[in-house]
Amino acid sequence: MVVSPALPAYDPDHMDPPLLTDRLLGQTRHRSVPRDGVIFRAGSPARAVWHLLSGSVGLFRYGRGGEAVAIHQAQAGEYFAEASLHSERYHCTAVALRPSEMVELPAPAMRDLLATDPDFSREWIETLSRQLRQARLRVERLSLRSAQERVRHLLLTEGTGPRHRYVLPTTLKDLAATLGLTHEALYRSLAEMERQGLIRRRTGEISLA
Amino acid sequence: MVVSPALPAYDPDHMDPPLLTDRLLGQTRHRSVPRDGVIFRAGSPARAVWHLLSGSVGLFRYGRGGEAVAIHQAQAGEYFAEASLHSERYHCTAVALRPSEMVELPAPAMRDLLATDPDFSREWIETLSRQLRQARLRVERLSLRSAQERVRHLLLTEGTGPRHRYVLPTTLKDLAATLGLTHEALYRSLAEMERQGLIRRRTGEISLA
DNA sequence: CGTCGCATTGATATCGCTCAAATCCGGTGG
DNA sequence: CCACCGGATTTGAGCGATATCAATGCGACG
Repeated sequence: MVVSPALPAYDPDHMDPPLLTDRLLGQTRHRSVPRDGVIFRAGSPARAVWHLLSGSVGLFRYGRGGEAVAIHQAQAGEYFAEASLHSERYHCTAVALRPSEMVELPAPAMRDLLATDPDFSREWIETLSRQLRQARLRVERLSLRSAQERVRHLLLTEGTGPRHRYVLPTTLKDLAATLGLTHEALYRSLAEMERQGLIRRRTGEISLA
Repeated sequence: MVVSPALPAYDPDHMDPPLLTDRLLGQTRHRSVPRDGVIFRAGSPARAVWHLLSGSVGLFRYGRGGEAVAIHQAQAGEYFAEASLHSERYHCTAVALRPSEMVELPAPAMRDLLATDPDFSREWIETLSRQLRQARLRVERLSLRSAQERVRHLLLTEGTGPRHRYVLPTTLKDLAATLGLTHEALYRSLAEMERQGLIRRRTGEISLA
């Protein structure tokens, strides 16, 4: 497999704090997952919460026609499948969009710690709150009618620095899925916005002009 | 104002538990808000979390053109503005969509209780998890491309009983906003689905046929 | 009884989806 | 080193679903 990479620098604005996993030492399991590797499937027993160290993981549900619907894309530093603590089974399928490193946090151990460790509870509450805020932002973004407005919203809410620079986690194609657009529509919107001088693009990043 | 109505029956599947407010006795404030009454505005200091007893509250953010974007619609029994605990200011504006009764839970008191009362922490974690799950469902719903699929998704995920009966919280117009549709598109989709025998409608409710 | 907002339906415009094809780019194997 | 391959990226053409604009009915409420 892959050798364990250095942890990304801790950035409190966009990452979950590392404290949580420290308290679970000895009960966690480290996993390296190759691109397109399945971490868990919808319907299987919910055993663990996950902490993504590097790479990128997509969470999908599937419609009647079997078409994938992207409901979340976890980035380095984030937790995913938090609902495992209060659910019997996973409600979605997790797939590594790139080679990824992650820590498996067994649900029983997590529940124990939540019941006994106030610091741990506080951290978990903050993590859930942060995720909730992000989910609500995504709801807001998807409620916008035009593709260009969604791109603009993405930059304004997720971009960093004065130019609201947004670094692509993976590919534009994946980004299109999280924006509720086809990749063609996204390509065209970006091209048009660049033509109009609204945004600036470099390989792997987008920012307001 | 309005006389305090009877509390709705506690339904653990769709409501937040009443325990939380019990522990805050003496620090809460009851408020009756008329239709279109503003509970708080985006940008004002985040003083409290709210527990909605009856009625319906819409949470909005506003685009450049001043157009409202519905990001959430709180129902009786739910909490809203949970992020107040970890934020300086409200990120959205709350408006009563109907005459509503609610309890104001001051943020400092909430933080105290979270730091000292494990039961309270556990309840709050479950509340946040539930909200997060719902928000993710809404993301999934908004990612669906067709209006009919969104309606179907709504019934499947929010409907109750064998027929997935969904009781309209307020109006179809409000529902259209939460589905990311114009009200005309929703009307037409419902009419078409009923014509095709996919759904059944009565005043104030929709269900699968 | 008048008014206001919701519900509904019609006509038209438009944006994004679909299908299609060409190019680019990194990786792989000969 | 180069040919090949697969996936991402990009652009084109046409269509269809939804937005938009408009008009009407209807019920609640003052």
